[in-house]
Amino acid sequence: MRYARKHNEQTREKIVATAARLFREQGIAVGLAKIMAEAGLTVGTFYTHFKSKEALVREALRESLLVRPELLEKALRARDLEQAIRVYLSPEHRDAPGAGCPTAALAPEVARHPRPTRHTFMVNLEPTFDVLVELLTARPGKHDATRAEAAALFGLLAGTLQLARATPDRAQSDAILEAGVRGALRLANGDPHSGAPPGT
Amino acid sequence: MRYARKHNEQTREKIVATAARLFREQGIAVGLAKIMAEAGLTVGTFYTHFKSKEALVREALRESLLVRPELLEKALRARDLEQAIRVYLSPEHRDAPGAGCPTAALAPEVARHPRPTRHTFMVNLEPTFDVLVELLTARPGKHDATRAEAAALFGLLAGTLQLARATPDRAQSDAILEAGVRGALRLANGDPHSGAPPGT
DNA sequence: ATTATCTATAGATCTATAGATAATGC
DNA sequence: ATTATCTATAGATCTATAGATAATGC
Repeated sequence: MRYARKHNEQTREKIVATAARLFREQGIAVGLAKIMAEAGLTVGTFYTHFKSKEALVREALRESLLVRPELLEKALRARDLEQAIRVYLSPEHRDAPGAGCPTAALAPEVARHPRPTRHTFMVNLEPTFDVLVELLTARPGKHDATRAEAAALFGLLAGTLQLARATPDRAQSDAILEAGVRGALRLANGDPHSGAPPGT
Repeated sequence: MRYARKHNEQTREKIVATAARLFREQGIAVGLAKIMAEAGLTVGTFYTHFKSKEALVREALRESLLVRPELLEKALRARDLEQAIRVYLSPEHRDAPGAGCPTAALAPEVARHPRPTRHTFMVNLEPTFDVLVELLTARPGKHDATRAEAAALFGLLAGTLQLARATPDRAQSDAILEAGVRGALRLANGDPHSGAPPGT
């Protein structure tokens, strides 16, 4: 063909974006045929763009993780800590996994993938941890927070969202989200009873 | 054949136990042929015991969830709160998912399964929540804890274990487990700085 | 005589590859 | 002329079923 200069690049990006959504919606076991069909292509084309499905998994994880700290920082700037937490632990996030947190959707599956995939996952989670470290360090009268402390807070957020997603009863699921907000605030604030978040 | 009276029952149990381990080790997508082979049988026998793979998924989740609150209560009685948390967030638990917490291994996958499977999962998680409610209610000077509060604490435990499992670097993974212990203690105690668990 | 097990297979997937087709920059 | 796309297929899975085989209680 000798297609337009950017054609290849655009097609590749379309495949990655579609995979990033479908992996989160249906799991990493979703077939290449389905991914390619939803990207408007046939399976045969896949290997022009990627050397294996595992390479696509790494790309899709990278891309879907890339926007997460940006979204978090935006929510923190526009609102406050509690509201930022409420965005993560919202019914909307629970009900739209395809556009949501890759960790909540895929962490146990990623843990069973080859080491290079796990490495890509954790490397691209790092900026999210950085934002959370900053947030925890801003606690009133607290020592500097560590990366691991940020991981524990993030574990609460992702784990609680997973439990809300697994819960068939809507009201119970909503209650879990709400309790997750209070728990996250207790970790993020110094305050044991929590409630009000600090200014920044 | 007209086999021994208990033969059928024992074979069925062997299949469930093998599936309960393999699902946690390799994900629910693991094939029936592999499960049956590890149970010492061939795949043709499967449908004498279960009406579908999904029925086995429900049985395996039920069985693997059944022992969890027993283990937790035993750890709480034999040691104390901090040590019980340290059993859950231990390198041993991280490295042996096949005998470990089904929530940490499978929650996002379960969330994508049919409603009856999600229902079975949450119903059999209930006794674990009960133990955690009791534990949280015992906090010094605290109101009665709710089921949802227990879910948030459990979300931290499971989510943090998942992150530790996804982390390729051993030292970083260990640090995440340790931070998870401190975070869980902050939720379980009233004390913001935490450290020492209460007597009970 | 009863029934759990086996082998064999259907039909639908899965990842990956080969080679023909078609689209457009030079 | 170049190259992304297509169709077609290989070979290995997957869940589920059919029918033969074999083991043992009555």
